[in-house]
Amino acid sequence: MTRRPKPPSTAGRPKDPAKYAAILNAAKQLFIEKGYGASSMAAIAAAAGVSKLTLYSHFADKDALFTTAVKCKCEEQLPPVFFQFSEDTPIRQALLTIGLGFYNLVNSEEALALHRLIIAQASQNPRVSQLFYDAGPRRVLDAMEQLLQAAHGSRQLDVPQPRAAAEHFLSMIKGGHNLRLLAGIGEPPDVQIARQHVEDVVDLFMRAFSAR
Amino acid sequence: MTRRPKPPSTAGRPKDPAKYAAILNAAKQLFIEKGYGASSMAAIAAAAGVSKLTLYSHFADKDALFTTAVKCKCEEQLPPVFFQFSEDTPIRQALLTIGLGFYNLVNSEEALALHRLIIAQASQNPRVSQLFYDAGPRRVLDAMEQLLQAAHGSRQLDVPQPRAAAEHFLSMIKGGHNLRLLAGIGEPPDVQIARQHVEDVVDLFMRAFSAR
DNA sequence: TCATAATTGTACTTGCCGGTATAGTATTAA
DNA sequence: TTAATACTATACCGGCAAGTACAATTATGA
Repeated sequence: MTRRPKPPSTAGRPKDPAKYAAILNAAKQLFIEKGYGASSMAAIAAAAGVSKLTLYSHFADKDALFTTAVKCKCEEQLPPVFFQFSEDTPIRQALLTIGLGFYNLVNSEEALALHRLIIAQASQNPRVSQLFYDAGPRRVLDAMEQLLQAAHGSRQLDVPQPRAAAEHFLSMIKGGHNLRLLAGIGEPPDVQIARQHVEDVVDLFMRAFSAR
Repeated sequence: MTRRPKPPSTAGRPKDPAKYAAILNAAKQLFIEKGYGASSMAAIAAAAGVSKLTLYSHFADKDALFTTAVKCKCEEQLPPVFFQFSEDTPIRQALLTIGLGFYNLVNSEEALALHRLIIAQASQNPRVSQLFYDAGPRRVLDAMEQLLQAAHGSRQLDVPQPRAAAEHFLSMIKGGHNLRLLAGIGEPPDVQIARQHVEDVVDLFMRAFSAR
């Protein structure tokens, strides 16, 4: 009867990290593909090749799983660093590169699906929205602002309000195309059209902000 | 036993149009407020002051009701005619008026809720998306294009591609604010900020497209 | 008036889903 | 070896919602 009252932990079989990963992956895919409501816990468990109870041993409830999945998805969706340029890169070249990168990012099936998910859950889950915004749009906006600030400092452009200008630029790059794709209308982005669009926007932007 | 095989119609009690209207109104309100999934047929019937069976006698199923409600909502949401100007209105004034009107429209609770609804249902119900786009965004875009074309014709602006320019202008007016509100983050539009934003965009636009 | 059809209230069927219970098997640290 | 814990399979509970059945009532055109 000499039994320790509470071996605080570290006894017995440990949780399998592979199963955790499998669950998370399945959740990411299903939530993105079919939305929150249409993705049942049973379906997620099945897709992960795991029993429902195991799922519940890793995540308290559907909401916790959803939050974690979205967070994870956000983190893995901002790899591109279009914002690294050497000192002497002409600003026009930088804008073209950023513009094209941002256009492709924001109109990718991945990003569109994530946007739809977030917007659909906006009212029930505002914390997730904040998470998403801070991880995605906000960072891009910050980087863009910095770039314009630098261009202003080096007299390449005349941008007294870099924050506002950054928003204008990114809004134009996103363009009407993005809304149509979000709503599920219209063609997927075509390479030619994309390049044309970006060049058009950059020209417009340079005309408006070129240093006198 | 002399009975007509099928008195094709027009006999018996007619359907009450007031009830039809009440159902449609309740559906519009609930779908907008709480989304598709969270609006039960029972709740809609109750809100309309009507029995569930009456509801089903007017609409075959939930999807039919949804489609009709969205169509109706789209039609009633495009009243503003910011696009009527006398010949000699200076283009800058016209842009300011249009910009402010569009900004307020697109950031109103009504419009935001409708956008969320459409985007959330994008995959399951692409027909509804098309409906929405044709009734709303497309018309605004067309009108904007016409205006720019006219300004180009009268040498007030130099806009060789009015369609693209119209998209750019409206995209900027909508701005980052709209995404944040769609996602449920951030403040409702403030009058001061709105005016400032619109003026900023119009200035930028004029700089980029002023006739030489 | 009278057949016809709309409307109502209630209860029902059917199906799905979130979450839990049980009971047994597998795995691991001590 | 042993105790603790993860994991599985299956079944179950409670709730909710779409749509239907029924039986009664009410309004309308013929």
